[in-house]
Amino acid sequence: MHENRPGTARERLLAAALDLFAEHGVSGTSLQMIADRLGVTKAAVYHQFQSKDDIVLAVIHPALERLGPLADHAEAQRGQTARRETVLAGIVDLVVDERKVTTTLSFDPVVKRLVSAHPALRSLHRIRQLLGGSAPDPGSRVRIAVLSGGLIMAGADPAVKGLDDEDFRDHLLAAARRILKG
Amino acid sequence: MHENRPGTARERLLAAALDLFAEHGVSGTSLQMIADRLGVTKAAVYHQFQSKDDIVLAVIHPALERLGPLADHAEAQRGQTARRETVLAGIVDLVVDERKVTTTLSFDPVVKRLVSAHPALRSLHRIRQLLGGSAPDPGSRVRIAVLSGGLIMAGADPAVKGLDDEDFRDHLLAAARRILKG
DNA sequence: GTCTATAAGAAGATAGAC
DNA sequence: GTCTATCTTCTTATAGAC
Repeated sequence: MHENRPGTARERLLAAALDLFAEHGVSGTSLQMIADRLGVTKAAVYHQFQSKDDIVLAVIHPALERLGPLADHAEAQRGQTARRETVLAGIVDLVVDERKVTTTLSFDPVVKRLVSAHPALRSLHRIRQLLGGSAPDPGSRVRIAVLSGGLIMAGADPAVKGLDDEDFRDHLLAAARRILKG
Repeated sequence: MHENRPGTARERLLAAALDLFAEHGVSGTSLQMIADRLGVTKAAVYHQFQSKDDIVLAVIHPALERLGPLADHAEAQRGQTARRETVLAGIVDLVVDERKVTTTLSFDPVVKRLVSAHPALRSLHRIRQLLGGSAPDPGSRVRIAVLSGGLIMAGADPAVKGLDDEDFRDHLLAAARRILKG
């Protein structure tokens, strides 16, 4: 009896891969580990994806595909303040919705290599530009750097585990405004 | 002639390892890569260290050994404000001095596994306690999470690369106070 | 401190049957 | 969609000579 769990085989594979990436990192996760977690063999994994890089790209895709529209929407606002507010809200929504992906993979060396050759890299630069404006002074640059790292990694903190998405989003936005305002 | 570069063989090995960990992550770095960078064989690496874990522990040791004294010094202050200021300054000094280690390895799955079985874990908890006080409300918990991630990862940001240590430290401390101050 | 040589296993990936 | 079997390469680690 093939009693499959919910979702397609592909979706179940991506969920298992993300869990394992979160625990062991991308390089520390083998295709064998992914196959074992699903109760299948490596060959079944290769039926769904051509390579390990393809699996990683598919895992980060839901997050990456939101970057372009987010940048578009923010750039359409009138005035730098409105643009910054819009991009900040969008980024916070993204890191809350996709916190497992962003905390686990944003700083993973394998992911950084793949993203550096990905179209979404442009959107990332646009978002960065919107957040920082043209930030020539060192103080602003450091604040943006702290904000970026803080927003991305906050979701990984044990002290935040209990919060539901709505509370997390509100407090994250408040913390972000503290860093930027003034 | 064996024209050695500055430092002992052990020090050169640890510097090479840190460079490679920064680029490829711990799991993505093999002993062969470390040996190649030094122009020696794997066997020469095994003469200095018993295992790969030993190399990782030696790389993070300079950062870990500062945590205990930092916590001691902060806890010796009178008043919660003074304790928080002291721990904040100490943490900022640490992430500035050791930014390559902290940005590269703080969130590496291999390092997290090793630190979870390391005596310095206690110091980390003490520092966290000093930073957050007893922070029961969600807003404070999120702010501390953002601060932690932000302080650790800020040094990895390209926009910060040009700053010298003194400027980086001052601006980092200012950013941290923005997040915390009530 | 460094070398050669090698073990023993796991890695990513492919071929072809069912 | 999943399997067995296999290939090639790389991995950590050890033994022993110089």
